[in-house]
Amino acid sequence: MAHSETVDRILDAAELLFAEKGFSETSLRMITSKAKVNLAAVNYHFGSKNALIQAVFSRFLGPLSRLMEQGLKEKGWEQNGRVTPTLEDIIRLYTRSLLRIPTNHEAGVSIFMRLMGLAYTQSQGHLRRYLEQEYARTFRLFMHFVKESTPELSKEERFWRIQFTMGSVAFTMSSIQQLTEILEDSATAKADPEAVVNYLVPYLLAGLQASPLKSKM
Amino acid sequence: MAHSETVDRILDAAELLFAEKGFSETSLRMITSKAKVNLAAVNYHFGSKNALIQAVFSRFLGPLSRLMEQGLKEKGWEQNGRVTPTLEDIIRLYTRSLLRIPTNHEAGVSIFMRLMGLAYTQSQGHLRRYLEQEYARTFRLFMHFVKESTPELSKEERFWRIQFTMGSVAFTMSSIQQLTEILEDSATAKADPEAVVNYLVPYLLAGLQASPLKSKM
DNA sequence: CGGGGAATCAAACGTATGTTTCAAACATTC
DNA sequence: GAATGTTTGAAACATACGTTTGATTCCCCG
Repeated sequence: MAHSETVDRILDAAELLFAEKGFSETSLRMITSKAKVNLAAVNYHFGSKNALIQAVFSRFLGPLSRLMEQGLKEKGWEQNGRVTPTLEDIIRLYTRSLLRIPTNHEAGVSIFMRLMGLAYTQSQGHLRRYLEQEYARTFRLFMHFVKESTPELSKEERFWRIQFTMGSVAFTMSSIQQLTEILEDSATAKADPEAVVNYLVPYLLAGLQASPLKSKM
Repeated sequence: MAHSETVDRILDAAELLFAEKGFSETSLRMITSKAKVNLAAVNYHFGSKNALIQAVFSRFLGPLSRLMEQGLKEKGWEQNGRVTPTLEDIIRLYTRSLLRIPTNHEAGVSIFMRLMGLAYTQSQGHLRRYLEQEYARTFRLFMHFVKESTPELSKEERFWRIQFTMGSVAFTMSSIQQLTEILEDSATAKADPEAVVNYLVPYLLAGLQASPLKSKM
């Protein structure tokens, strides 16, 4: 599948519609009519709807994982390296990478956040399998550094805290748009992703570093 | 729609299938064949598929919100009351209520967790509207007590932290089943909801109580 | 300028969906 | 026990979906 005008138009339209409605709720006819291309174009260029879904993800996950690994390299942080980043370093690096995903349309990065949330929650087996095999490396790197900077946590405690963290990020960012409407009365509140990340980082750091529960109630 | 054998069987089957596959991905034929009832029974008893989705939610959200409000009453905590619960009190009360949702099938409470997560993330406009108007009261009560016990936070900071908290809960609990498979190698790790909640509470408390970020990097 | 592969197009295909229909079975009441 | 209302049943309905087809147009390279 070569790069072409039509391919890009389909990806742009699909990205927005998937983020807005979800995968199953978005039909190829919605996508092709928004993209102003023929219905058959999706199957011609991508092969199937599932392949289109995967293509939408790789278009931004490729650059994203490159951003993250490149950030690690610039700081001189590497697995088994001499310099060890703090937990805040790591969280900052990854959230900043999120904010810098290159994007065409003005809707910005919150589209991708929402897509990530959907990928996680909408069960879509094929997507989960695709993402796991494609981006496992980037994810494991993150795990590694979290482990190094939270040596006091047990394996299970750390595992779950990482899940909670992913949950906050995927879930919150995925609903920024809807949440913004709720906040609109308070004029000062800005709900752009950057502002939200500045609220998010201290929350995540404190959660990850909390002292574990000793005794249950 | 009166209580009847058929109605319950449909609700049981729908509950499991929705949680497993999502709403759009579950057809009425899957539901009725799992429930061993006629296809037309859903439209006869509920009116439509959307109405069935709402019915599935109210069957457990009704008892849940009653559990929560009753818990508040037992402790003597009330809006503008004399005794003010701590943040930990509130988090504990609500998470414990979650764990005590009455359930038929052995799959237990994680089914409902997953449904809550789906309700939040699958955009399903009708469901969101239904839940908002039906359970706004319970949610606002929670907001009120979080506000009372975190007076140091700005309105926006608190708003976002509550979102992060909801995100962690909905997201994590909704994927307990999948996550359990990952953990299965470490024999000690138990991924039942109660254990997860014990990991979750310190994380949420620390996040909600973290000192806000003063200056951006 | 003309031949040929790539891209577009309208149309149709088969399938699955939510919903409706209407007759049969069942339950309830007098 | 007939009449009445409620619940089930098998079948069909209309619609929407993802995909395929085959003709047509486009564009580039010789």
